[in-house]
Amino acid sequence: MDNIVQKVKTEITKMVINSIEEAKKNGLLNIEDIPSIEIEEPKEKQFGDLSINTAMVMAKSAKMSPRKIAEIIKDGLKLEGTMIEKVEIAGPGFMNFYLNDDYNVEALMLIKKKGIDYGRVNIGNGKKVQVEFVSANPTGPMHMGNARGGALGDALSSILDYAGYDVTREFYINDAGNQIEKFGLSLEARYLQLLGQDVEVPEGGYHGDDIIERAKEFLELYGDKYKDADPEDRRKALVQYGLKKNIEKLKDDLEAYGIEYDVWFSENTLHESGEVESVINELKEKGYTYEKDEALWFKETLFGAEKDDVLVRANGYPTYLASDIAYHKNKFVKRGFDWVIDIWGADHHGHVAPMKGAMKALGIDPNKLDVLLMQLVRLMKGKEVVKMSKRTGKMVTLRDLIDEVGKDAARFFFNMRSADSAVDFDMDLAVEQSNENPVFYVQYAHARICSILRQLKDDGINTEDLKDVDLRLLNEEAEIDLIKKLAYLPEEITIAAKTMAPHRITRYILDVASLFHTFYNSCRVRGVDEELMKARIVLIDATRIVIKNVLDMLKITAPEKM
RNA sequence: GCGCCCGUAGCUCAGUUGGAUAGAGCGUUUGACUACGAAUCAAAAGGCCACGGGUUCGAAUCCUGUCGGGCGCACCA
Repeated sequence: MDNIVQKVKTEITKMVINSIEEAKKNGLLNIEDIPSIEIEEPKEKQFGDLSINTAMVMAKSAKMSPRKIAEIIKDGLKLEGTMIEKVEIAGPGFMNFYLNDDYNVEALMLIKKKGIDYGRVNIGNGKKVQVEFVSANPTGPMHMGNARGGALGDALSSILDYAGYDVTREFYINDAGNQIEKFGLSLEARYLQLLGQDVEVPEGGYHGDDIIERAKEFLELYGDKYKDADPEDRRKALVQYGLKKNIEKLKDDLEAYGIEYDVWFSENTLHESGEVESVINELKEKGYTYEKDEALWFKETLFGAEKDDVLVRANGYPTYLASDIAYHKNKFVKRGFDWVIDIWGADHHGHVAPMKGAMKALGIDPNKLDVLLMQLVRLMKGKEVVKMSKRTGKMVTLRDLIDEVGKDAARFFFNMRSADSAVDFDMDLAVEQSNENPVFYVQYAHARICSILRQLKDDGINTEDLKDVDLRLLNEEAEIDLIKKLAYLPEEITIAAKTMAPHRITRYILDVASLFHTFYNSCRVRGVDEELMKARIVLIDATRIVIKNVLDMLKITAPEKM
């Protein structure tokens, strides 16, 4: 059993059901069905470790007061051999369960035994899940939104991996379509400018300095070879060079941010392989399309969308929607993913219904596709909103963020917030306050533990293969609180995976760090009675393991010194 | 106008399936280093959970209306 919280919940469920059935048999309770036992964790310590509201739920059908029912259930509970110390009835009819020492001992043993694998659970059963995230346009550098998407997608991927899924991280390269045209025209303009010609970057083109850089590099490589070439060939050569270079940079920047993809998927290959064309034909044959104004439309409204959209433009080119449908068919049908998660900025939310509709139209269960929308990042300088402009190409890039704020702080920051909350990112503040960033609080806890363990080793004390440790000696409040939090990691992973909420893990590890610091300030490890010291070594080492595992999951450094 | 997301302490934000006295960090105030790292800890102050109605034993959470903010509603992606 990987998840001790689940284990004790199962124990409670079983004993409660047994007790109710027993009471029914003895005529103490008169009910038809036993409600499902919902176990929750009370916020208040005075209400025990786990509690159920079963008696309150049963009150109506049993025609008895909740407290009376609770009494009957409680009397029938067999606590021997379980991890429950005692049960109390409180408030309107809650039954509060208190955990005993066995629970704490078992939790610590499990962490020690599992080590770097502690926290892993198997709710995924090896199901193939793909997480597609960032997928920034390869026409320029990545911005703060990509930084958020990267932190979110990568953390979610790790969590699903820990939860027992077979995870594929994927980056979709939009190397086809309109913006590539614009990219080519922009590069061409800069190239010709460098050759002394009086041309301008076209309307809606890319004005950033990076375009000028690419053009310069291209000029160095090929000189004026393309000056008088056929414009189409010229743009093709420029685009080919620019894309290659930009994609390399995307990879470099993302790697510096701690992200490594399993698959870089090129949109262009979908056109070349004929998959786009074939999926358009499939929709056509199924009768889900019609022609209007010389364009081919997809009847999305049949599948719950608000309006129909164009699949093939009047000029014969397929839209992004057509390639995206082909892409998702490729994910499900050709590559056989059981579950696909796309992480998109909230500005793309209108795209969700069309995609789900298309899945339905293709006979793919749309529930296998989850789109995680994250609200946008607004860049601030103090109280001022920093406008990012495509026209002027002025923006703060992911690379700037890594250089100025640091990978660890940035990833932690983005993963502290739920995807649903819009964030204001104050660059000045982030740099200025980086020393009191929460990430250091967690890293500091880790470094502190390593420091203690180092010194113990210097004292000649074995900290790794401790024998005959009596973990029951750990009964200070600070110790118990810490152990219980550590025991919760597998459950936390489970919930984070089910709710696709990486920020839970970040919050969790902050709690762990906080409880450790409290422990540190009230209990000593070195210099106490040897038996107690041994038990505490096990505790802090378990804490170290938990922090390390979670930071690894978030791809944040776990320093031994800082 | 229609759709999606949001509105919780001075600020930034948590709050899984509806639960008991709504939490944390920052900031403010007051304490704690002659013993393992003070990047830490302990304590205090701070709230009509935007507002009104409803559902029920019980609502920050679900439904509905209003107000305020963000984002969509292209033959761009």
